[in-house]
Amino acid sequence: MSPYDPSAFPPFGVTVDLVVLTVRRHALCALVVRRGEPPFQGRWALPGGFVRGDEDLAAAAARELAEETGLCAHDPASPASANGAHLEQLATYGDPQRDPRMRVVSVAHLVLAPDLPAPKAGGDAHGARWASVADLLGQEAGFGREGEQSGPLAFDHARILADGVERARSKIEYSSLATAFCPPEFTVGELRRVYEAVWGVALDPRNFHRKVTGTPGFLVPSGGTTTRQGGRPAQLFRAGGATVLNPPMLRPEV
Amino acid sequence: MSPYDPSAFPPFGVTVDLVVLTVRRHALCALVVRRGEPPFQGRWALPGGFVRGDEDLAAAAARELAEETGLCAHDPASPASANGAHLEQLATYGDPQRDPRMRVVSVAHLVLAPDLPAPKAGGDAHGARWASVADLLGQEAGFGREGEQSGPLAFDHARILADGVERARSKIEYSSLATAFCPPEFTVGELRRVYEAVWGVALDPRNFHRKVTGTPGFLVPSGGTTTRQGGRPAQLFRAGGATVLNPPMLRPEV
DNA sequence: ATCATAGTCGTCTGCCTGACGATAAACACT
DNA sequence: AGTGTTTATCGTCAGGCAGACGACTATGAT
Repeated sequence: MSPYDPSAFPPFGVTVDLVVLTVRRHALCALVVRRGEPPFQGRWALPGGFVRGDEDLAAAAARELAEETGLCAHDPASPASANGAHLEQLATYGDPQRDPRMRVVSVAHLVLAPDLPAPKAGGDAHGARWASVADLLGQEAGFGREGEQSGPLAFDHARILADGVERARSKIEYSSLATAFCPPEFTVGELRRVYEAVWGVALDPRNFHRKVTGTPGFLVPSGGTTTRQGGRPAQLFRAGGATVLNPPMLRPEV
Repeated sequence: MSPYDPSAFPPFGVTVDLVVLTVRRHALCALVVRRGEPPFQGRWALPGGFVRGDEDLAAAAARELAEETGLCAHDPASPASANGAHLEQLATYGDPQRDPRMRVVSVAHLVLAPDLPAPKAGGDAHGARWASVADLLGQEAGFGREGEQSGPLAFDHARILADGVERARSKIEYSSLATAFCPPEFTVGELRRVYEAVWGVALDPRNFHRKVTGTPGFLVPSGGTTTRQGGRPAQLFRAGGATVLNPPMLRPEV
């Protein structure tokens, strides 16, 4: 047989799964949906679905994202759109046993979004919510926490989520991606709280302020001020044009 | 219809493609094979092939690598093996038009290998060779170069190769991965020439020596010395246990 | 008025890097 | 044997940046 004859090889199902991250109440949260059908019925899972026959992978991810959250994805490669969350491909998972129904290869995507109103349970998701990443990944356990435990995530989604979180953690070090977690206008303090939530550490406000305001192109002042955090009014900024941070923001050890 | 009913969605072919990089004669080179069949017959392409029905993606990549080069892949996640080249997943390419025959999603993998003897044209590859990445990507053009031009790479492989090269360039900054391009024992000068070839820059030998020998866990002396580069004998080292470089090796601008 | 909270500006010290001088140990010539 | 070439290795010095932390500012709460 010819190794390049496509018909000689078994067909695969191809899906996209989404790791949608946001920062709410000082905690890194991920979007999860409750599965309405077997397998893993009743368990929480990452949103996702099958790629259509005429659809690019990024397009499928953007479509699923819109169906689940109403967010308009903002693929850095394609022209920017209005309500843009950051979307990028994460990794692909293809263990032969990962879906008991058939051979499915899933192309996971990572989405970073600002804090959103409660997710609308649109499409096929029987329920959707933001869940703390720490709870989902079982660090620190979750016994008795707010009554929303339903066992671990379905399929290999815990692994996918962990990979997505790790990608986000490392990427905000050397890029300006942390602004994707913020609304269009934000203060230095709000941006710092994003870093603190994603990394799970405390940062020195003075050194952080010096770093981000001193990096050319990272932040541009938008003129206004706000006092929504209490305390002295803070200057409002917008994300600047810079995408890479050089030198990077240093993540404290441990 | 139920969005999670697999049978309602079209089947895809799933392949793995390999970006196999090495450093030969001070140049970054990639492994390419000549296609023996349409489409793109006679053109150069990245090695790769279809994933089998019971095979994990990484296993498929390792199998293709062994078939093309005899190299035993060394997946960092799985237990190390003897003649280990570094293998990691790169990205997945699924444009509906990328293969004219049918819908094919390709999971590209990146392999970093030491300089090898001429590749054996095993398997279905009608011819395999190392080609300079600069030639393949058409930077600096390639007119009249050694008579081996056959137009651009097949499919979207130029894009995949470019992504793989970019991944390698950035990853040797903050990891000890550059040692994957070296034989088991190597000198500081040889390691420096790897960085110079991958980045396409000249580095100061004194500062480089200070940096790599001063980073704990990066290099461990193996006792011997060698003079295979001419000049004063150089100390031989092995790769140490460290995998991340903190602080990173700084790549000079432009 | 006082306190708590949050933001912003400075200072100081230590580490790391880039630039480069100087020395060491081999080989190739003459 | 001497001289030049090549590569490796050790030192020195100045500038930049990050961590630690003091000081001051501007708001709301009590």
